[in-house]
Amino acid sequence: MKTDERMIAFGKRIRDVRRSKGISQEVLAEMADIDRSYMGNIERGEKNVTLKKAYDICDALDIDIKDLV
Amino acid sequence: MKTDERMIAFGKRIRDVRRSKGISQEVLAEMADIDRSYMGNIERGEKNVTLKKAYDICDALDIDIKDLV
DNA sequence: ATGTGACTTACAGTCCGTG
DNA sequence: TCACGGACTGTAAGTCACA
Repeated sequence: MKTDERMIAFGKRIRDVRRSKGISQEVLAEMADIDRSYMGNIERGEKNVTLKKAYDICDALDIDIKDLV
Repeated sequence: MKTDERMIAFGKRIRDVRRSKGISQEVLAEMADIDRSYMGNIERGEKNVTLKKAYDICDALDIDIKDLV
């Protein structure tokens, strides 16, 4: 699997988990202390987030990062 | 677990795997196409790597990223 | 509720050298 | 073989307005 594909898959998993919890991008963004538009970029796999950000998002979603990467 | 601690643990795991394979920091850096001094920073948990770089390192170490995060 | 573009600032990441 | 430094360059981080 190529790196770009992995980024997109990563974003998709965030979106899936978020939707399964029934919360909006906006709310999740606020929970993870991330700008709403930036969260959109991440979910679309357009941004190459740092590990710290990835951990922040996992904390907000209350899941293990292993389930996201 | 705090984010900084996670970064340090992440770096330690890289170092452990690398040593178990008997290769130097410099060689791993070359394999992962990362600067040698930067690889040192990562192993010490001093740098907040991007997901792409994390994937690159995993590929070089031939391990799953789940075993690193 | 989300996508997108334009923008600035912070820091990821490189390159070269030293002990 | 690795830690650490300085000086860079590229891009992630972060904010906003508009559709």
